[in-house]
Amino acid sequence: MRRKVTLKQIAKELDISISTVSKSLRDSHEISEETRMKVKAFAKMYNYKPNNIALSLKNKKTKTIGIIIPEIVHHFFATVISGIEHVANDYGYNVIVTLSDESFDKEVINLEMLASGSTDGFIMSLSKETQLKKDFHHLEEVINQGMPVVLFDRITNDVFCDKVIIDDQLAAYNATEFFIINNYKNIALLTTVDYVSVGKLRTEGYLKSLADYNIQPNENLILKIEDIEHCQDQIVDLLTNNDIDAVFAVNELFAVTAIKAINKIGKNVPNDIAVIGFTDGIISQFSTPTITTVSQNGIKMGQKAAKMLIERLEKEEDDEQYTTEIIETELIFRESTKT
Amino acid sequence: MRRKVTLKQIAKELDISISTVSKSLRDSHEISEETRMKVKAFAKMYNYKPNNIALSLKNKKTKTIGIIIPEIVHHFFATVISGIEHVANDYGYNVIVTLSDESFDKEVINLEMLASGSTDGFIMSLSKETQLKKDFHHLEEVINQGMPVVLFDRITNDVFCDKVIIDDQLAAYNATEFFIINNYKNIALLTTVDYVSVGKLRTEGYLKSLADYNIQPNENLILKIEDIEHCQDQIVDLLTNNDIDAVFAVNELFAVTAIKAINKIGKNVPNDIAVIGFTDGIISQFSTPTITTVSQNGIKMGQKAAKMLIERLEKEEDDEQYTTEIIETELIFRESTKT
DNA sequence: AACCCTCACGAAAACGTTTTCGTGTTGAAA
DNA sequence: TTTCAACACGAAAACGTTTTCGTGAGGGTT
Repeated sequence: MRRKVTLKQIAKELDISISTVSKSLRDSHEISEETRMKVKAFAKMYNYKPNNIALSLKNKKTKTIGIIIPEIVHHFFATVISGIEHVANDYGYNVIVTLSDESFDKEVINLEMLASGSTDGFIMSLSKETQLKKDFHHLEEVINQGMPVVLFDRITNDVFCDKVIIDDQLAAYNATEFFIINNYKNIALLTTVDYVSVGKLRTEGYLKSLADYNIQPNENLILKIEDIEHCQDQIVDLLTNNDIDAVFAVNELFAVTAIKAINKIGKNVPNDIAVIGFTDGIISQFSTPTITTVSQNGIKMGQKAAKMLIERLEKEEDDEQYTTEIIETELIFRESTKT
Repeated sequence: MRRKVTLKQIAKELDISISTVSKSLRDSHEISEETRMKVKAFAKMYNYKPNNIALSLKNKKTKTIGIIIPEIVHHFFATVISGIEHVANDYGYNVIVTLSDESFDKEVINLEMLASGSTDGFIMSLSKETQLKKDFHHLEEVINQGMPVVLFDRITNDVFCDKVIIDDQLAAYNATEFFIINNYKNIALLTTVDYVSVGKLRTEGYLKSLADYNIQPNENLILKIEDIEHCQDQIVDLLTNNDIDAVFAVNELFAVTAIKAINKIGKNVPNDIAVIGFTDGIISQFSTPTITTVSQNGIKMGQKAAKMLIERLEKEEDDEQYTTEIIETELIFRESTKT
């Protein structure tokens, strides 16, 4: 077993000082050509690589970004991570990923853990519990300590920092409007409980669209789903008790479940009932029929978030000008709607 | 902005030495009750947390696990990460994730990057390119430097280290056998090109099963897919040119694409043609019909891999006894097969 | 011969910890 | 009064870097 070689060992071996070794490897003009070459050859032979930890301690920079998300087994979050990781990599940063599992406490613990020197900044999406509690002290704490934070998707307006989101309300508005324009009459909404920020916004977009077209919203057509595991029966109820010809779902799980429910009651998508989902994930692409959906573009969100964070990290004067970046969405038409 | 407080600052503020502060916080009996309490109160007030980087440098342990996988936008890998992260968290470890994008070079770069002090060990799944090149010097290098590596799923027998896999061959054997026992006659195989280790093993399992039941394998029923984007036409060809009544696919994308192809040629799943996939992911669960599949259990793989790695990290005497853990699989019956 | 400059290198501090090894003070035992 | 242990604390090294500052040798200029 050949342990990693350090400057000290090289210095000893070559009978010169540590400083000389360090300078040689960094091509300092202070060192003679001869010594420099000798050191470099030796370093290459022993495959010397500077120790990141030591560098971090010295530079007070870890070149590492902390990601805290509710869960990773979720296509959208996976795409965001992918976006972040690639940008980070381009700029020489690593990413360290922790999961809150939708728990406030885990979010706090992970944040504090990473804030103790492990990362230079954070990219996060809030847990449901955090959004419910509206307690953001942990965020303010790290921001106060000078660590930049970028929030994405599940954000809050109570914290001042950079954010990257999609215009959830507008996207929902457009999807609903598509139904209205194409003469659908009874548009159901499958949404989440209100404390999930994005769910609420999408609900608002749906309502706003109806209002703009002078359509009276029907309470009975709106289903707020809490338990995603057992929602199919609820959806079946909704469909049988109402004369619905279109369904807008605020995520793809709701959308695909709606399609299954529609099939179950013997109706056809898109001929009897059209469906639009949210989040352009695997399910929408491979469901039968494939699902028309609002593309959420996680990759782009991740890339943008990473760029914003790194930009803030690399300029020293910290201006307090925080920006909220809005990623454009678009309707991707597939088989679950007619045109 | 209140920067993070250090031992030195506390020491200065209280006009005592750094050692005394450190010892007080670690409840050393060397320090008087009075001083100890004073220091602790002060530390709590200023929310002191020891700097991880400094600790890492001192202890030569980062309490961090490096994960290198081909991609993250892939349900199976996401579940593995989830499994790893949770176990790691329980043991006080963090995980740092990098993606090879199926590229040998990126795999090497990321590995070397993280090996320079950032992590204590690695959990990885090899990139396609690495499996094709059969070049594992980068792995041997880090193992030689005393950093444990655990390979999962896409492994190689050319490197000596801990591994965790499923019995790909047996799983494929069982799936194929299910078809044979239930009197299916013409069982097609949708597989990958041979250099992908798991694809090859699954192909072997299929062949072995046929052989054991004295069925002559038919070359025409085996489709080795290279380009997943444009494979649907190939599958349609396969289905139209042969009298197939069952399809075994080595991953869920192939499986769902096969179902679409079957629908396209006007046949029904499972009545005309039954389908079994591999990897129990989102697609299999939400496809219409839902897909009978070999559960790959990424969570469990991740958990096991993390446990193996941490176990090796926490005992100092490094025995050279490497083990290969086999995670059991099972057929999960859904709508794409009849029973 | 005296001076100065350049060259090539080394010593040491700094980053934030932990830990080993002193060391000065106190009180009690001899 | 002397001796010694216990007590409470501090100095310093160590982890592996980078960087600032010094310094001795050599050569050139007056």
